Amino acid sequence: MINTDPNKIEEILTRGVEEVIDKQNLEKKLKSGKVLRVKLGIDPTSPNLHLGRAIPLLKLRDFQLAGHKIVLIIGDFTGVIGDTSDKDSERPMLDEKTVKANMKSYVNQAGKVLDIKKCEIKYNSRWLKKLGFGEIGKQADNFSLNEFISRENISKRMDSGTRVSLRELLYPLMQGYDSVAVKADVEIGGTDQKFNLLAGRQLQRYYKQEPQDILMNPLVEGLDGRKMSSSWGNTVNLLDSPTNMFGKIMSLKDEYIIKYFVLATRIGMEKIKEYETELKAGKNPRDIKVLLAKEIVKMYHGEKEANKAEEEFNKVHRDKELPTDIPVFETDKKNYFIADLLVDTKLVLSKNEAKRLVEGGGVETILGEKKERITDWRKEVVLEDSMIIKVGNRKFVKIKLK
RNA sequence: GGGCGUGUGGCUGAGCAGCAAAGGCAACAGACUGUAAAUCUGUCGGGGUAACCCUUCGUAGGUGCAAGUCCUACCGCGCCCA
Repeated sequence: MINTDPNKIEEILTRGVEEVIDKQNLEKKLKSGKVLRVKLGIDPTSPNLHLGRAIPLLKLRDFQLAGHKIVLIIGDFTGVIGDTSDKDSERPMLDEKTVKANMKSYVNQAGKVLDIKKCEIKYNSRWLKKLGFGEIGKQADNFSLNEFISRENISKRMDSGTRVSLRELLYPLMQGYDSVAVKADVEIGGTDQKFNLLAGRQLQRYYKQEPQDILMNPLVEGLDGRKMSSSWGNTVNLLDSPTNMFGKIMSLKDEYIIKYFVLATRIGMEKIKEYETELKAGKNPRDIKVLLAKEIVKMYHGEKEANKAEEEFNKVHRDKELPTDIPVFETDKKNYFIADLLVDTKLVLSKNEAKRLVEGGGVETILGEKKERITDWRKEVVLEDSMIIKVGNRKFVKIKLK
């Protein structure tokens, strides 16, 4: 039942893994054939899962496929407190309703990666709510303020004079106690979680449990090269439409292609090595990136959608043809000032924006084979049925005359 | 509780009493291409054909022809002292 194949174990321990504490011990546990309890804490702040958050999920899947028990801790209580470790600023406190709604959607999305039915799902309010000041005080005694404030992201904030709330101090305690409550053998998390993950070990020792081993995955860069994070808006979301997802991945910087293959897919490592060699040998990165985009779309939307997304992308961006689905704008007005038209069709938000775009050469009308670039923002266009208005490379509207 | 600071457009960060407000990031458009990559260029509060008008610099008042810029109060945040 438990897979103890050394190669499999090696992959679990190394693929997309930045650091393992304590690696030898974990390796031993994996080889023992014992069912391990592998914990992942889920932060319910954002209802949208992105590729960065899918990385630990994939790692969990590796464990799950090897026969281990996955324990998902839903931070309904911690979410209300707010984690501080991957943020440069304070987290907002969430109200309970939001947490519940977010979690439902989370489990749904996580189900695309994990076999949820086989997972243990626990809400940490169950045990955290009951802790009193006495107990918390004792727990807190395991940590020093010095440790806490010497964390890079905290000290940075302190140096720059940004507020650090006392409640943030409590967070590692809570996450750590989660590990105690579920008797975790292993915990997965991003490198930014190191402090919290280690807190788990410390508290487990305090409660006379064997400390969990820790497996940390690197953080992945988002579309703009900064760390992928919902608050930056540079994410590829699991719920993105296939076309959108495909396009977003195509807009990734070339240098992240291999990293994404390793972290966000489960394409075999040998294959990825091949791609890497090809890239180094001067193969067009675009072609490899297409494979990446297709693979990722396939994981979340299935193969058929992945193929469709590729076709669509090629059509619109390579061959500069029209996309398949174009939003329709119905009107009975035949003569339209271009600026008004752009605003009314919601292609732009204001007339000033329309003006800028037209002057910048970003607006085109297409009627069959006839394309006309509009350069005067005061121009009055004569609309015809199924005329297409194109703004930039990606925005289209089809006119329907009533 | 006291003292001293600080609060600017999506973010960051300049700002002298006469600015729709420097710079950077992000975003958008154009050229190029291998793509929504890279690079280069341009734009980046709203309205008007235009002259021009309106809205914005934590909140509320005040001084002054004129206020992001000075004064007062309040709120948030920081530092120091208690």
